[in-house]
Amino acid sequence: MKLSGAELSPSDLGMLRDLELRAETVPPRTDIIRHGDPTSNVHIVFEGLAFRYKYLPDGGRSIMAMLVPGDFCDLNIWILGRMDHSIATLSTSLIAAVPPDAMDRLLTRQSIARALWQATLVDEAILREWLVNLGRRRADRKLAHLFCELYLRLRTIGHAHGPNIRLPVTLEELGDALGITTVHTHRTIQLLRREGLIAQQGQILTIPDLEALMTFAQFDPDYLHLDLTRGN
Amino acid sequence: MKLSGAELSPSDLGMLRDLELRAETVPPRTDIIRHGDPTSNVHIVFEGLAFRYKYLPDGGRSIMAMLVPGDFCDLNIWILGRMDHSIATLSTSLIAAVPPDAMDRLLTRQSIARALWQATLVDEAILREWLVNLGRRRADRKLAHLFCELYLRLRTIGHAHGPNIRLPVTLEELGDALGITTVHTHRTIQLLRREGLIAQQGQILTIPDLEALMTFAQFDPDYLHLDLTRGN
DNA sequence: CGAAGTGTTGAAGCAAATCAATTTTCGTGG
DNA sequence: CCACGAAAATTGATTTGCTTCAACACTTCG
Repeated sequence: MKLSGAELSPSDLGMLRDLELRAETVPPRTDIIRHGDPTSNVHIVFEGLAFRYKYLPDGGRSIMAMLVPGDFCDLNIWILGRMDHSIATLSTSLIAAVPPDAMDRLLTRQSIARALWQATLVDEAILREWLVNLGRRRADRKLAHLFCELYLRLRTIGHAHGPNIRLPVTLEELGDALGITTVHTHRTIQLLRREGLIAQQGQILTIPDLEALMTFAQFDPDYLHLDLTRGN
Repeated sequence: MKLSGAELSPSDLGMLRDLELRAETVPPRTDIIRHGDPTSNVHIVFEGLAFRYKYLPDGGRSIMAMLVPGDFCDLNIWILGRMDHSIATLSTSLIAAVPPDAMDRLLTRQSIARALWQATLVDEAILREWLVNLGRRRADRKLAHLFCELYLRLRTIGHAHGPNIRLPVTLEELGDALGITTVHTHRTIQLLRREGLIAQQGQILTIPDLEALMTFAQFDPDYLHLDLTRGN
């Protein structure tokens, strides 16, 4: 499997594969790790979708990242000592837990250490683009931009089926990721549908013309650093 | 000097101090590195303020981070191979440039590698909080939140003078960091002044009652991970 | 089969954008 | 050191994207 777009040698991969033994199935909408948790295992998403989030004092929720298979959840906790946000699953997921001492062993390999750091920096690049998205785009572009990103990230790991991806998210979750209300998220989705930029059937999102959606959203895939991912 | 809140041994610090020889003075409002630049030197802010930013196709600008003395500018470029955003100075700054081979040498020390990774993760934590700020708070809280963060970060490195910090920013820059217009930024600052939450004289920002401003902004310093910084 | 969560729609209100004009400050060269 | 032009700050009037509130339909699942 791919690991956050890292370039690893076969022996590195072997070392990682051994960890897979510890993977467990986690139900949808379940916390993997919570804000305030002290140092513990580091988690990796093997299958399914997850998201980073934080609650505000007023009860609002902010979703700050989407995690796809191959992503590390919480290198933060291992390096910084505690979580400053929570992570939960969207769909039923297969989550691996790497104990701290195993992390220490992994990190002695400079190639792995560098790969993980690289993954961290890609996460950061995505976060910066989300910041642009929230701060400088209207709701319709925001939503289109998010859809472009998720489509490309999922396609890169082989989870797109032609123009379709499975996106098991509610309007509330989309809204919390875009900083808009559920009601407005709904109206905005309708708008994109009417424009023919997207189509939906249940959890399946269809992007009939990716170029068109990307243009509409001012989407430039540069920030995803997909070229770092081998073989796609 | 402190390095992004990292814990380093005296010999590590000695290794870093040698790099200071390459530091140069950069005028205000000058790019240190630009979006699209390929791998080159890694820069560190020794003195002055800088910020990360990106231009949008429509000409708008998004400011995605503030850099204070001790911060690394662009580990991105070294690890990811190219910049996905630009960095410019706000005030006259002393900027060190570390050549790629020097970086390689530094990174062979696991303590330094870890410190830099830690710095990257703190950057990311700040970025996440900015995302919350942009997505889920009204303009007055956004601005108050930004002021709280800058005050604490500057105080931590000894750049606060009692309740005062020097903030050489224009309304346009503040607005671009908060995702609001210059006009509205101005009105919001006036509001905070009227409420007695802040005061200003030229570039000096005064926060007479930090607790009050933090409460107003729903500010929780947790995300800054200031406890990682030794000696303050 | 009923309850809870999610999706859907309408109407009214508000925060922030937009547009426009004027004043103040600042940097630079004469 | 003052004069000048440009950048930044300031204020008002108007518009709009999004929120808020409210009600109802649909789906899903124990």
